[in-house]
Amino acid sequence: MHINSLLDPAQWQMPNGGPLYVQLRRYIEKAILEGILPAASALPAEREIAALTGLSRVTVRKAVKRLVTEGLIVQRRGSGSFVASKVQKVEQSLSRLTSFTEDMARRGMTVSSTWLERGLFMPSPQEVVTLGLRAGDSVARIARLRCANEQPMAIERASLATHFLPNPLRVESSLYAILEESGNRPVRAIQRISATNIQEADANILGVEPDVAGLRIERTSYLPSGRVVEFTQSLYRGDAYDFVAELQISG
Amino acid sequence: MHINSLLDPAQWQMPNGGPLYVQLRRYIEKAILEGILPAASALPAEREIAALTGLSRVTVRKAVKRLVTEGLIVQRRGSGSFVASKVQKVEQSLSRLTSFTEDMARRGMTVSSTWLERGLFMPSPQEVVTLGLRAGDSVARIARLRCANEQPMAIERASLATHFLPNPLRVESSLYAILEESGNRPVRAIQRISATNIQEADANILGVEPDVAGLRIERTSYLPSGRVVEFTQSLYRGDAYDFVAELQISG
DNA sequence: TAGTGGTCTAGACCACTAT
DNA sequence: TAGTGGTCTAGACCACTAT
Repeated sequence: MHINSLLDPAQWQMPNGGPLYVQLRRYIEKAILEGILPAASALPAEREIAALTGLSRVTVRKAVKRLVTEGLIVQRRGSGSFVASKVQKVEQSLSRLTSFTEDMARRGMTVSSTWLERGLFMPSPQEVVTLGLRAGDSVARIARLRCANEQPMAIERASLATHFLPNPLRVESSLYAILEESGNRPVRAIQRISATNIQEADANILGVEPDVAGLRIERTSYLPSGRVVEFTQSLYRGDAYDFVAELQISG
Repeated sequence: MHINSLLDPAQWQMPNGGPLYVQLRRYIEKAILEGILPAASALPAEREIAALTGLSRVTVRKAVKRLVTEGLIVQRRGSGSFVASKVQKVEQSLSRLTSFTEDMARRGMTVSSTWLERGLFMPSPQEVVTLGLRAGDSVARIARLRCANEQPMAIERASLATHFLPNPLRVESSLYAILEESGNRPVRAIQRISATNIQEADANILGVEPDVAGLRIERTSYLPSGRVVEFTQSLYRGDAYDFVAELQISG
């Protein structure tokens, strides 16, 4: 069916069917999910949708807005609106302690990282407590954007005592590989997982819309001795990751 | 400071400071986070904010919209807009297999549930595969809204073979307690965790705004024999839950 | 330069709440 | 009945893209 007749109000508008922007949104959503509007295809311009549907442009934008937040549509100013292509989901175990680099390599995916921060800093109170730092100690921080197959997946912000990572610039890809060299690879970790709407700054880094759902993971890793090695805060795209955990009966 | 002078454009508007709705949103957000606008206090009506700030009502609504999505502000039609009170976060272990009822009781919280669905149904293809049903078998479904201290926390949709739950109406509070009676309490489970923007229907049930971030958990539970007992899909409010997992070194 | 999405206005009517 | 948020319009100007 031609896109113009697709948007004819008779196709989607029902009296007493609720707000017009909701009806239009659901109709477009359905068309995308059913493949009538294939990935990467262009939507008509907002002004044209308005003309075809008989709605104002404001209402059209309101209809499209949530589909953009959900990641079904990508809007590019000056260029147009396009049906987004689906992101491949990745699974990660929640019971084995693995490194991102090794984990992706095992799947045959190409890993790349962009450095957001790397160096020695004055520790925050939380870092002092969690890493067990002493007064005057500085802290090593490495923050990076993690990509798999060129696709941004997560922001990872790790903090370590300088004892374990005197020179943060030495970390090129795998932090755990570096820690292994000095016999300080952690063997145990506590992870705290929650869901959060990704805020503007991080959304820009991850290339998603603000308010998209993301997984926030705080990880504290330990040596066999019980000493804390690293404290990492990560933010994963909700549409790109599945975490898998195996549970045992409660004691 | 009086609310009216608080909203004076001179207080928050900067030339070249970006879109007006973003500037106003950040300003109101800051006022809430700093406690200048305490929980449960009423914001001025949208028309009044528009008059005080010199903006149109549309722009004021746009500024407030995201704060509503983030759960900082609650809007009630016909009544007004109010600063939301913070939700108490709850932790749940990802390594021990516990029941919601028992878990909350251990914390001294009052558990209540509202039934969304309870009975025998024709199974979906996914239920047939996951639960290992035979042709013609029906499936027992119990779906409920879980609350702790009157606060909606999660939607839980469980499916079981009728062999394990011949009469779903018998489940009053704890499903696991019922399963225990017949010696069918699961001892192991696989959970799959991801983040998602909570859609309209579920958002209404949970009493949150559409698009708020939530944790989606799919759990398949097993008997010691390896047979699947239940398959549960849960949706937790992102602002109400922290899941905690302990990881061991990868093999 | 033509076309696109991003922002913003002034005004209208509706459904709902509180009284 | 007065006040509130929810929806919707017609129009304007801007920043950016593609050519």
